[in-house]
Amino acid sequence: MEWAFADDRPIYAQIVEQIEMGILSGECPAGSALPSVRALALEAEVNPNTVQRAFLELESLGLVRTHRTSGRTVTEDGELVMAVRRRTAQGRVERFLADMRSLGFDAAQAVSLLAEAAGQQGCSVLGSEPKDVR
Amino acid sequence: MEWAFADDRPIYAQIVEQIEMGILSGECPAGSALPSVRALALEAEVNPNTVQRAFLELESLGLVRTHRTSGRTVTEDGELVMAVRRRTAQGRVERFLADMRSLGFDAAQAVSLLAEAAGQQGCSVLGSEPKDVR
Amino acid sequence: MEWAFADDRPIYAQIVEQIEMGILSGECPAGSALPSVRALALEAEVNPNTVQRAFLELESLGLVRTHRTSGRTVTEDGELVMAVRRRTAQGRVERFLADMRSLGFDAAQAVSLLAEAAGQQGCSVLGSEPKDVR
Amino acid sequence: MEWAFADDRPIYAQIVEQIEMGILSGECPAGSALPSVRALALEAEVNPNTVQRAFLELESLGLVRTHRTSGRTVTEDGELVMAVRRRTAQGRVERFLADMRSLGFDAAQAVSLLAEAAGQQGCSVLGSEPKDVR
DNA sequence: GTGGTCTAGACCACT
DNA sequence: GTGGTCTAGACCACG
Repeated sequence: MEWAFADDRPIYAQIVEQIEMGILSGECPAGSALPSVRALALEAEVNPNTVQRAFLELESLGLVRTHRTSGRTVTEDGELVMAVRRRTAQGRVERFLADMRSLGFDAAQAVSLLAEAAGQQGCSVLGSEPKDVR
Repeated sequence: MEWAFADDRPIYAQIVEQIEMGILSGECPAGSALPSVRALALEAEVNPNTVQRAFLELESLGLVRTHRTSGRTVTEDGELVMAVRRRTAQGRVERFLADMRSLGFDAAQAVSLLAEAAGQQGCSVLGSEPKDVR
Repeated sequence: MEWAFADDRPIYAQIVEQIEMGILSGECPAGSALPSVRALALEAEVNPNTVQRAFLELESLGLVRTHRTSGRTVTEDGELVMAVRRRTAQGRVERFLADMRSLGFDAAQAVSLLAEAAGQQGCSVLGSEPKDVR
Repeated sequence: MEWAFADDRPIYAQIVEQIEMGILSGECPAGSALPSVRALALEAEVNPNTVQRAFLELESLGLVRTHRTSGRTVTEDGELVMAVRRRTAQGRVERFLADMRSLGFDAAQAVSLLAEAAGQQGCSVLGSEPKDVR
């Protein structure tokens, strides 16, 4: 991972998201070990307290487990990981549709624009008049 | 408009977005009048300064024009409005693709999920294993 | 004259300036008649009170005289007009030099840039490093 | 810097200009730290909110970067700084020429007057009849 | 300690 | 009536 905090969101939140995405995408498989607070703090050049806070949040999400003596691991509950992944994806799809609708693109146009950007077919409707679908 | 600020973002930012979307979607046509600072503050039940700040931002975006004594209007530069709309839509498409990629869905899967949610064809890939496309 | 108030300065001030410039540049020669308040208000599509205020200011500058029965005229004091013109020009020159100095251009560079823009010789120093001449 | 607000322009605008000129002239080099809101407010004897507003504007110009918890710095984008400097200088040159033209001085006379004030050659045309070059 | 947000309320200029 | 500016002071998140 590259730890870049260009965002203006809190650093701890960016760490949470990057680790969460690593887990949900399968990059950090269930049960795999996570770096220690101090190691991660050194690597990302942030205050250990900040890393600590990130891990606390990941634990409260259930994605990370703390073992008293042997550091932290990704949860072994593959079900949970997949459930979170599904829910997150669903949320993002819905947010995208809502965003595009508020710009005056209906669902079909949103799909079309996305397909186009994804390098598939799709005729551009970017320049079309808003449909005001609200 | 209904002024609900459920979000945890700053109130002024939510006002900016709601008005901006109104303009970009064509609900507030070019040249149309906008409510006065005081009127909007009453309606949304916030401090006039908060509304003022929102308008300040809209003006710096070029979407709103301020007339010294006769209130504010939507810009009459339809070109600009369409350009902002295009750019905003483009940005949201790209953010969506990036978001889905970080969840382990490639572009084709993202399109598929979107199409499904949009109530069209598409077989669900929500439960599939992450492809880890990074 | 074309009465355009694109500026965000007060309208009365813009009227003052446009008439003042007309007088100083010789477009409105000494002693020549000025339009009536009502005529000017109609022409410029502004409130007569606004025009009135502009004329009051011009009178306090001494550039305009009011005749009880025959409207207003440009002052016949050619000396005064030339003095104001000289003073105004001097002020603008000094402001320009100060402005350029605060941007890190010394007087010679300012002259060079101006000559260049005026379509004469002059090698561009626009891209040069600031001299920090303060 | 000495914080004097003799001008009748808004205080926040004067703060913006003074800092902007500091950046454009090279006095505040790229990446250098800027005073905190509270410190500057104390020094300039204005309300912190006024300073905040000035910084807000400088940020929207791209000249200043805000770090969530560690204050503000001048942008490190030297390109941008030089571009703004160039554009600002160009604008001031053009405004000066327009100003002088509206006083009845053509471009050559404007150059001449400037050169004279800059302490170089140039025979005064200040007393000459307006050329009315419009 | 840093910046960010919001409120309450005053005063001003303009038309 | 409109918008604009400024102050005073409170509260929050972050590190």
